[in-house]
Amino acid sequence: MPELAEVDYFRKRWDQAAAGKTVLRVATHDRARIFRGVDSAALQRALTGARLKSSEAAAKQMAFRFSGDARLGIHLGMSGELEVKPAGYELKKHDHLVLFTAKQALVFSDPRMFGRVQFHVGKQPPAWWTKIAPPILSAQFTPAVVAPFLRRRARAPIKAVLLMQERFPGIGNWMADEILWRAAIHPRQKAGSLTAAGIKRLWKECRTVCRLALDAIAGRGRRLPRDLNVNIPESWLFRHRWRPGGHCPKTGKPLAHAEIGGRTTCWSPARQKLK
DNA sequence: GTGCTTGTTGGCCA
DNA sequence: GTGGCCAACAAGCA
Repeated sequence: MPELAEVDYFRKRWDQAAAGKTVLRVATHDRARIFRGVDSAALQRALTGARLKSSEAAAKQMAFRFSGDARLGIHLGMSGELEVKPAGYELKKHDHLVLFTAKQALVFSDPRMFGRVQFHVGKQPPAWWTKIAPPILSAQFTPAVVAPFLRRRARAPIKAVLLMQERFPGIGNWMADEILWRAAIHPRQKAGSLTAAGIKRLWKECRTVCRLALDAIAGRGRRLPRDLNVNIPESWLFRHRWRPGGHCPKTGKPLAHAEIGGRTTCWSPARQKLK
């Protein structure tokens, strides 16, 4: 499920419940797939008694910083979630890591197990954090950076290119469709065939969709919406893309679906023409 | 039973 | 070496 804004929403859930609190106990099912490359016994030792100091999200990754220079990284994969439960919580089948404070249980669950836990102790942030590309909403994301990337991926459909995290960190399937729809670019358009004006529109809508999605889904400042997606307006493609017989909220014409770049893609043929 | 699913990775091939 | 495609991973849901 989670892309950029959903990831930040889940991060805030844990952060609001437990920032400044101390972890009294760590529980895990310790599945190798989720903890690949991580010494989970060391993780449990380091986090037990540690205080949650702060957290941050970047792309589809989040990091929770604890006292003792410990960093817990979580990637939610396709079906991961972070929840907050009462302290008496008992681990369920798909739970992978639960941190207990005095009053709460911070639960990471992921039934499909595409998610991942990372862990690092040290003053400097680890490679799994520092190698994440600069945010789309940062000053480093410019048309001048997008253009050569599209040229290098010239023969790939633009939809597939938008999903490449090395240049479009945090963009996932629905955000890619939302961006292309707003920019009026057909998802099958070859990345190398975009005009300078098309690249500019794409760049701008990347930023707009990231900003609007973060506001609507994760909320501004410390505020957290009561649930995912409750604040996403009907004017977005998002609201219509999975509806049977869905219509484009801009043109009122029927939406189209196909597999493009290996992913189910939704677009508005009346608005997004192949050029 | 069938055919999906908001993600990532590694292998194959041009 | 680079770019593009695709299967695999695993489980729930309609």
